[in-house]
Amino acid sequence: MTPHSPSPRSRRERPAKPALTRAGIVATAVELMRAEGLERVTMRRLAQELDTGPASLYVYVRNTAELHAAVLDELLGEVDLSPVRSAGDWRDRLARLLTSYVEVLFEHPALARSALVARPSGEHYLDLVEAVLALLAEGGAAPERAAWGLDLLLQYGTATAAEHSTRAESADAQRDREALTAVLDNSSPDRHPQITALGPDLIAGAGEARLAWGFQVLLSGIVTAPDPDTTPAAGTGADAGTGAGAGAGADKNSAPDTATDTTP
Amino acid sequence: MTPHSPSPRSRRERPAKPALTRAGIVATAVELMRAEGLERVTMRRLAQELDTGPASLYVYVRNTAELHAAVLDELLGEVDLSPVRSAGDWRDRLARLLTSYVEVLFEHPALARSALVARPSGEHYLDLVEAVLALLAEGGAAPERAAWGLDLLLQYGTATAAEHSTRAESADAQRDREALTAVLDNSSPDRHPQITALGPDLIAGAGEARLAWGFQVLLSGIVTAPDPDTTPAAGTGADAGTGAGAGAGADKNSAPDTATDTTP
DNA sequence: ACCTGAACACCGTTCAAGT
DNA sequence: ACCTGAACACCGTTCAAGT
Repeated sequence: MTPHSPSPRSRRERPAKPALTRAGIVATAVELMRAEGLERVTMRRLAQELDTGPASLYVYVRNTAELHAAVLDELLGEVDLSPVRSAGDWRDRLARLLTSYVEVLFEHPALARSALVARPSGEHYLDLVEAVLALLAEGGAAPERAAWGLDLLLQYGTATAAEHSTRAESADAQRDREALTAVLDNSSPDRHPQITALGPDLIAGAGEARLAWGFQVLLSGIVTAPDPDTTPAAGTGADAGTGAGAGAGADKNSAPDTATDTTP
Repeated sequence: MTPHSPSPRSRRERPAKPALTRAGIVATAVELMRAEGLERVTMRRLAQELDTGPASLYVYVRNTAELHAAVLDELLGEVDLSPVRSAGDWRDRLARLLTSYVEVLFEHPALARSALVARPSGEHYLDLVEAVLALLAEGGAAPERAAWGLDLLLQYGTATAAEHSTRAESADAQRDREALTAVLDNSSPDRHPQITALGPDLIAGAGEARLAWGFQVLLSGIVTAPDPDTTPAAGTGADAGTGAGAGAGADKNSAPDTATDTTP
């Protein structure tokens, strides 16, 4: 029974206290999130789960944000990348890929929120980026266009997931919706004629269709909009880029990378 | 000097303790945020500023989220709505309006973050929504298209602002960027050929131009993409909506409001 | 009826002191 | 050299008890 010699009956009925490693910490964090939600994945709670003090975690993880980023990357392993190498139109396959990404994040909106602030850089995230770029390239997007388009697409997916409220907050979310509905009902036709006219259309849910339409809009726009270089910052010229976007869009859509608008 | 009779020299050199009102609380919260950042606008810190205990605030404000929402709406009063009634192409004016929105949020990214979760419903927010809808209507967008487009545009602006790190976090943000750069440098051409090929293009900053291009993409897409009703959820058909978006786009752009896609 | 002191149940992060 | 107990400096929210 001395601290040095293990007692005869300690034939590891329970792993007792496995050595701390970064991988082990992250794995436990993922488990904890699955069981209790990201809001419970705190340094203190996690340390408790690992039978140690919170200070010990700081040997392996810089801070809470980094921990959450690691958890996120782990989760991104679940994204279905198969559309990249499947048959069919690149737009549809890209939409399927991104929908899978959003579905994974939907399970943990708080994680999506953190992804919006601290850009991830894990292995699984890179696989996702690679996949999106491959499909954009297949669609003929020139490098810069693809890089910027990637940002737009992932940001849209991430933000959409982030907007979804966690179960815990759903009571508040419902209050939000009620408040907005009340405001819309009371909207004055004088001050807010457009809002009054649209009415309930403004909060028409149909989340799935909305998400799909958003991807369509982005894909059309990414292929169609004028070349990044020629787009002036808003607030400059009054007629710059006016109809050029969709005007030349039809042509450019056929061969986006051969567009001539690099020269204004 | 008795508690009841005011002492002669108390000719309100300091307002002592103004009665609590919701408006007063929110005004103080805005001041506090301007002075110390949103992260300091906590119930406890705010109560201290108002010379009372945190419990007192709960008489006027449901919780911290609602407080932050009220602060946000106050801030949105600074958005420049003049592009709605100015001359020029509706796209450029809409871009200017949204750029102003983003500029206001850029000052307080944490507030943008909260806007992403709890959708605002204050007066100033409604004014902004009304303005965006008016410009979309001017561009000939049909009601449903306008409603969905509104969401896309505001979400893009909000998310872009939310991504910007607060001063306090800028050290972390820089580390993020360094980490990402390191990852890109080490990216293997085998596993991530697209990423390796694009290289530094992926993190090319030029925030202003990127934002402007994003608005262009969205506006092109909103006008151009197939009708919301006809957009199938991703993962369904393989050829649905393939080229229809930009294909019919050129026509639709000339007279978007006379488009016949209400009837499939 | 209206307001609030004090308590409950938590946080992240650091650092001096241990092994 | 590596690890961590204990402390510092905070949080949001509730509710019983006061005026």
